[in-house]
Amino acid sequence: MATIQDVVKLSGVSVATVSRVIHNSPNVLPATREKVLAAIRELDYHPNRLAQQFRTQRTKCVLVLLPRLGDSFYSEILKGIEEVASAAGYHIFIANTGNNPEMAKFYYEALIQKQNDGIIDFSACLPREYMEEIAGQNPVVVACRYLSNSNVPNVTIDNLAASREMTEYMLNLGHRRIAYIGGNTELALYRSRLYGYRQALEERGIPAEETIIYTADPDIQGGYDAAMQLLRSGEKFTAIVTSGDTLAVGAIKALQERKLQVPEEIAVCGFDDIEISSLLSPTLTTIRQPRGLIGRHAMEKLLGLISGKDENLSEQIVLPYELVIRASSGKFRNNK
Amino acid sequence: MATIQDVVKLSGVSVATVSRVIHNSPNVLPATREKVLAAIRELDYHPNRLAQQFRTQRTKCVLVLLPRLGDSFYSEILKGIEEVASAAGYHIFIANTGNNPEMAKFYYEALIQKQNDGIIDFSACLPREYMEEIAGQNPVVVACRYLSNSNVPNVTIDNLAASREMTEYMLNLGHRRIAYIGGNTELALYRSRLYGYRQALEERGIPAEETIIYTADPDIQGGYDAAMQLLRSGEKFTAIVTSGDTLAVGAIKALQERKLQVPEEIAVCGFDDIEISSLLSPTLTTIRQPRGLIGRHAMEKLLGLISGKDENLSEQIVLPYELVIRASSGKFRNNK
DNA sequence: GAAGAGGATGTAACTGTTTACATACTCCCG
DNA sequence: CGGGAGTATGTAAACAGTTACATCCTCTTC
Repeated sequence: MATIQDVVKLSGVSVATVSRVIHNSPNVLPATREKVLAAIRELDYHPNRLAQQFRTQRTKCVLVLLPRLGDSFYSEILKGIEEVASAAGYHIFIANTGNNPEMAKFYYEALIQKQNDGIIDFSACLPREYMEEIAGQNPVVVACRYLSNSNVPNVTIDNLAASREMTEYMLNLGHRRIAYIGGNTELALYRSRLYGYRQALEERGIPAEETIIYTADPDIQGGYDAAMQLLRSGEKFTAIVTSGDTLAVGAIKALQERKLQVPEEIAVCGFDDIEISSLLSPTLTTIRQPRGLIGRHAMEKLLGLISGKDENLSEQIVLPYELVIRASSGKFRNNK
Repeated sequence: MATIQDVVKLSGVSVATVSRVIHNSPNVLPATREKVLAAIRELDYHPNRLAQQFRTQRTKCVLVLLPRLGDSFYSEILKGIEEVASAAGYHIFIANTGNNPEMAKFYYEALIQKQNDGIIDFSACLPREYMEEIAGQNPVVVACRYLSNSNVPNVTIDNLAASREMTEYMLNLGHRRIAYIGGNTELALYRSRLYGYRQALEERGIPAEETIIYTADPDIQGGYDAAMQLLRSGEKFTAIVTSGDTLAVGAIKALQERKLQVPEEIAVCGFDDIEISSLLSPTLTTIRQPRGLIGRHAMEKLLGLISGKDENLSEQIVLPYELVIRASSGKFRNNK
């Protein structure tokens, strides 16, 4: 592997000049520049990025932490991030935490140890204290998920309000016994969505019933399993509100296997509006998050933190959501 | 930011000993180790990973290049990669090329410039000569896609055979005019799948007809658009073979919008067996790729290349596939 | 009690860049 | 023609670790 020293020898100029040529700095005579470039070409020299980054302590790379891979929910968000990042000359790397704190810790170590310039975290599976400590010293933005009352910059929608609005919509359709299948409430995100559901019920004077509230792994299988348990429990209900489209998809699958019509017998709604939600039959009523916007805002905030121009660690950016009404909710037919 | 020198001063031992403690090497007296650890704790010292990697010229990180983000096809593959990687103490970073050679080039530069130890490339959007040159000097494995006749290690299924088998299956159902919607044939991958389709037809003495062969962007929208064009063209056909599940999903959407029954009037099949294929109605007949296996083999090959134990650059690892028959193909009803 | 082995620790070179500062040169103007 | 400004280039010191090799102990063994 050729180094800058080889270029120095071949071109007959100093390291400083070679470095200047590499970085297109002015104040290099065209003839000198040409000589250096010729040497670089001849040696097939590539500056060692590790050495550069080490020297400057800047990588121009940011890390995006996802809770799971291949979730199409994130694709639009990542596009938004990439857009802003590449305009600023940054590149993004994505890593998977699998919601495993150990894994997440490794990647945060990478940040602390300067292997990248910042983190946008969609996984947020580490304790609040730890996150606050790191975010106090390093550029970190948490998005979609969040840590309640923390000094970590955050980009989300108002999950509580969205979930409440969805539940209200179900109530307005005439449903009274509405089951709930949601993600683990240890996560503030899922806690908010559950609160939204509870609030909507309470506002109508309908007490939330723990026997029809289920916690599940936030994927298709989780939704399927929870719905099956719900059906086996013998509880009566005419609708299911979920905290995620994948849960809704799984729940619908379970209902259909049991020959229950959606939405005629049971209405179901999701949350997130992932790509397949408009393709399934029935198509899914859900909450659409402004995914591109989330990505762009998160990256912009991160760039502010990296440059040091933005020091506001307690900023909570809340973006608008949209209730998307499709076939899976339908009207309540009081004919059961 | 504390450095190793600060630890040296506080603990009163030498850099070498501190380094030994950091790396858990033996031959450090327990008392010394404790002293050093105490200093590390007190200073909240984190070794600068950039400096470590720079010094050792090893990052213990590999890069996975995907053609697009949020494609659930890759999630199982990535799990397979991660499994093997973490067992070997490696971490993976994922980057998106968007099939853009410029982007891909940036990440290959990252490899050449030692920012990571190897690349597994699912995007393969760079010219063969370039890839061969880089793969000759650096650990690179191309997977799922490939470059024909090249000296770049490769992990795939036999796409040609799989596509041929799928088409034969359609022929066996009684279909005779089978349309084809496939990805851009500039990619060897899609070229193979198209050849498989052609071969199957020719073996039965049925000439492939260019008027019912379409090229499309390999996503839902692409499938939808191509199918719509096909319908508008007025050509008659009773089945559509596609080169990807997303294309099939889009095509089915178009057919259903035009009130054509799938599979009763038109049979459709996909390729890849992505997660949603078994959830749609009708469920999708498709080719299942052994995704976990692909990931594991690719990572194992890469580890071999990184360690230098494996120098076989022309190895083409071909894994088995499986024809998954579901509802979307159905039996041909000659009642049109 | 000397020799040798082996464990614990230290010293200093080295990794490949960037960059502050120094130097040399050219040009222009009073 | 001296000196100041400005441009082009060079020198050498960082950056923060790792590691080969040297050194110094402490045992063990004959």
